Amino acid sequence: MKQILQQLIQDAFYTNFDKKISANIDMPKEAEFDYSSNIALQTAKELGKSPKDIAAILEKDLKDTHDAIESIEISGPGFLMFTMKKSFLFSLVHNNAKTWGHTKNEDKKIMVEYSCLNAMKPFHIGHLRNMFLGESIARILETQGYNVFRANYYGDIGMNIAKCIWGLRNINNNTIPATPRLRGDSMGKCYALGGTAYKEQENAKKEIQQISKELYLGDNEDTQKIFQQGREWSFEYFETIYKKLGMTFDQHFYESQSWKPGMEIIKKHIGSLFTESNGAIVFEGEKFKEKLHTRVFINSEGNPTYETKDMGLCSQQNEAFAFDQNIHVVGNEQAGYFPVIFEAQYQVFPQLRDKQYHLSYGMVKLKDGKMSSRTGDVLYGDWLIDEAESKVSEILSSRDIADKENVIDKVAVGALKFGMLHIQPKNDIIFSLEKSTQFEGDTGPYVQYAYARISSILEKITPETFDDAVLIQNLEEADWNLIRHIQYFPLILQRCADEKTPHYLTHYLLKLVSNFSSWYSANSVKHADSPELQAGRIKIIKLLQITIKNGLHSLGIEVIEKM
RNA sequence: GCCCGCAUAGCUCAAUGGUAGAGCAGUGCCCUUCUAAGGCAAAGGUUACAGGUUCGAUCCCUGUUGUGGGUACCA
Repeated sequence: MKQILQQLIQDAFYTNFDKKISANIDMPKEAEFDYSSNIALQTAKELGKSPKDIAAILEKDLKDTHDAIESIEISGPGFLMFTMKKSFLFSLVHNNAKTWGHTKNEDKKIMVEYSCLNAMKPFHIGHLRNMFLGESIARILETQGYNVFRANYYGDIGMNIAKCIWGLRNINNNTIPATPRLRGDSMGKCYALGGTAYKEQENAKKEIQQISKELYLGDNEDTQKIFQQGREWSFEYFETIYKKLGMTFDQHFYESQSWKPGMEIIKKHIGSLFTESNGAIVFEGEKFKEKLHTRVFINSEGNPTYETKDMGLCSQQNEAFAFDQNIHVVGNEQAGYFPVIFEAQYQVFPQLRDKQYHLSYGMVKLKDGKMSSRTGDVLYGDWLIDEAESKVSEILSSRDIADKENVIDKVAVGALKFGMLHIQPKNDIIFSLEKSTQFEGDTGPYVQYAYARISSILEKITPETFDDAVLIQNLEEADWNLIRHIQYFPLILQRCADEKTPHYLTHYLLKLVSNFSSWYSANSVKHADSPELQAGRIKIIKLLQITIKNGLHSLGIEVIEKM
């Protein structure tokens, strides 16, 4: 509907003012209208007319241009306010379940690179935010008709691995932990041990650098053995996390496989794009673009840095999926890093120019401040999942539900996802265990609960069949208010995709569900005044149910029929 | 030093240049009811500060303060 109104306004504007413009259609704050446009205010200065006059001219021209429009009014300083016909609003209930809210766009190919856990390193709560955000963005882009490719990129070679190997060699415990998770935890601890030693002990630092060198050369049998074993354990452990969080990837990429092609590319361009400085090979970003800086691609030991691995990666990724855009979901501490390496990549591969995108997000912080993965002062991701699960389990203990374990799992993971996606990516999350495990107010469980309530109603009532015209006649004002709010769902998804943030969706769903809860306490479906009213309400809450389901799906959250 | 974020109610967060809104917490109500994990009501604001642009600024620009991150061989 938004596109239709946009087109109508643009046409009317062209007819009257001989100018092509792009019109904005918004959701008005006043509930009595369905859509609004500020086009008259936008163009008033340019046209040298008062906004009200422009609005009046457009209003006259737009009248009766479309069946779905009931009336157009001019509000305030010159907003065009549209009210839609009830028949149009009600026709929404015939939407196809799976694609309701979706928009058909051109078949653009978008790669989303996220998760990017590092082998032999701890899995902390910041990774959770990364995975939730990446998966949600991928799903939101899919609703817009884009061809989405999910990529995962593992840090599985280099200093981080060396630190863990050092830790494994220096820890006083040779027993192998029994489960993938315990092995993951154990390696995380060893990494922290190595990280601390690297900073505090000069000889440990040298040993770790030596291990890193051996990893690239592949010339030390014992190092290779620990490396291969640790790598295997890590991936085995990560799989359990992905399964728990409900995500799969189209392809995994590895630093251990991208550094060699990266090195070849860099070496080919030494002297032109890359230069030697203090024994290292660097890219002098400031020479290519304003505000960039110099970064090391090959260190003085002759080993590749992350920069070089990323160079190899971009070529591998483009080969795997010739993307129009590649969204790298990475924390904002690397906001300075990406512009430099993107420029280096564009210099080498001009066809990639402007296709790389860093989707930056803030830290998940404790109240005490930043948590560092180097000192071991971390909150583990699966610890947080455990906490959420035990909290949910406690609340559900008095309820008699089938397949309780599964419900607890879905509610707990959903609560974490919703909680983190509720905050716009660029802002930090001040993490509080107390808040995140609460089940009142702005939370995922609140939305899931509304879904379950609707399911419960639908399960108990089989409505009689009537023509739409009859149903429309019998619905009450409160019912229309519900459906009015539902109609904005496609706009919200579109905006989330345009701005690459799911937080509009969480806010929308909360508002939608809160409207439903009010409506629910004041209006009964079961005890509706007439069979006609009941049948109409059933149609509306079915649409509402689909909206919640599709909305939560775009956040990576599953719905629950009974909870 | 330089670069990039952020600053909105007690707390956690929203607001595409168009009347600053939610949820927690605190206050007062509502369960023989389709799931009370719910609902209703009241209360809570000099949008860090100072300028500028605009008919109109939380939003755009400049400066100040506070705060977080980055700033060559980590990722």
